Amino acid sequence: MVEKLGLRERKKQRTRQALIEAAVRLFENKGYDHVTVAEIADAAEVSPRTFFLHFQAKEDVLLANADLRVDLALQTIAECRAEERLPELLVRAMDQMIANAWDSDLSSGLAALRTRLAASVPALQARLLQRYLTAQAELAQALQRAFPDRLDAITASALVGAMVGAVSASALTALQRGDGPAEVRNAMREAMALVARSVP
Amino acid sequence: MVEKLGLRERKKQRTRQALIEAAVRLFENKGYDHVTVAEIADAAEVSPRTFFLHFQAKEDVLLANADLRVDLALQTIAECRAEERLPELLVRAMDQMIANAWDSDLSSGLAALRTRLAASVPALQARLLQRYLTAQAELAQALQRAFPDRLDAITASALVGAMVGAVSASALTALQRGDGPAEVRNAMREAMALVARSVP
DNA sequence: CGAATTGATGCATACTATGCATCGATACAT
DNA sequence: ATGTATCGATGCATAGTATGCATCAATTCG
Repeated sequence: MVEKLGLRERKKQRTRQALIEAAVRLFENKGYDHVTVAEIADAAEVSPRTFFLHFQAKEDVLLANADLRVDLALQTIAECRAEERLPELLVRAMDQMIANAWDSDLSSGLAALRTRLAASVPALQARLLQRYLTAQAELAQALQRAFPDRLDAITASALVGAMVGAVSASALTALQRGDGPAEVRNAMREAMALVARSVP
Repeated sequence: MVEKLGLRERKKQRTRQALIEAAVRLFENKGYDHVTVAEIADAAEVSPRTFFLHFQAKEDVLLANADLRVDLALQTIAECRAEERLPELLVRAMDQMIANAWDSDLSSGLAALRTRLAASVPALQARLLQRYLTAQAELAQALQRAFPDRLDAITASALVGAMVGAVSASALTALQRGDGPAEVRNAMREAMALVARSVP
C-alpha cells in the first residue's frame, strides 16, 4: 500500500519528521525541560510558528503516531467474528497495539525515551493519560457497536476501562522497578488475563 | 479534632479559601478559559504572585481537597481485618472516597462544577487524570502492604488499575450521556462489581 | 524585647500558545 | 499553458502561565 502523495504533502511530512527528530535528539541531550520549542524549530530549520502548525503542544511531538495504533485496535474490533468471546477480542486488540508500538517505536528508541520522560515530566505524563482516556472512549464505543445486544454503554466502558487501567498500571510499576522489556510485556499480559476472567 | 492553629497559619488558610471561592465564582460566570490567574487574585484581593504560592497551577484550585479523600481510602486499607476478602476491601475503600466526595463537595457545588469543567477543559482533565494515577499507585502500594503474602506488586497495581479504570470510565460515560447523580453512582457500583468478580 | 521565621508582594523574565496578515509554492480547472 | 485557488510556512504581535529573586511586614520564638 504505497501512498501516492502529492509534492506538497510530502514536503509537509518531511518538515514534520524533521521536527520530531530534532526534538528527540535535543530531549536526549539536554532534557525535556531545558529544550524550548524555539530550539526545536531552529534545529529543524523552520520557524517556531511552524512547530505549532504540526503539533498542538510541545508534548505532542513525542506522541506522534499514537493515533495510528488506536485505529488499528478499532479496526480489529470492528472486523471481529460475531461469535468471538468478548474478553478474548479485547485482549487481541490490545495485544496488537502493544506489538505495533514495540515494532514502530523500538527501532527509533522513541518508546524508551517516551517512557523515561513520562516518568519525570508531569506535563508529558498528563498528555499521555489524556490520550489513554480518549482512546478508551473510542474502544468502548467500538466494542458496544460490535455487540449491541450483549453490552450496554456503561458496561462496555467499564470493561475497557478496567482492561486499559490494569494494563497501564501494571506496566508502569514494572517499568518503575526497573524491569526489562520482556518482564514489562509479561506484566501486561498477566493484567489482561486478570481482567479477562471477570467477563462471561 | 479541633486543630489549634497559630494566627499565621489561620491567615494563610483564609487567603487560600478566598482564592478558591473567587476562582469558583469566576469560573461559573465567565468560563474557565476566560478567567485569568490575575483576575482570580484580584477578586481575592491578593497579589497574582500569591496565587502560585498556594497552587502549583491554575487547575489545582479546583482539586483543592482531593488528597484528603485518598488518605481516607489508604487508612481504610491499612486498618482492614486480615481475613477480609480482597475485592470487598477495595470496593469498601473506593465507596468511601465516593461518598466523601459527595458530601464535602456537594454543598459547595464544587463537585458539579469540576465534572462539568473537566469534560470541556483539556488542561483540567489532564490534571485530574494525573491525580488519579498517583492515587492509584498509592492505593496499590497500600494494598500490597496489607496482603504481602497474597499479592505481588504487579498484581496489586493491576487490580487497583482495573478498579479505578472501570469506575472512572463508566462514571464518565454516564455523566456524558446526561445521567443524574443517582444513575452515575449506580454505574460506578456496577463497574466495581464487574471487576470484583475477577479476583478470588 | 530582639531575632528568626515565613507569608505576601513587586519586579523581571522565560516560555508556551494563538491570532492575523502575508508570501510563495503547489495543485487544479479551463 | 495560464490564471486561479489552495495551503504550508513565516513574521509579528500578544495574552497568559509560571518561576526566580529581593524585599517588606507580620507573627512566632528565644
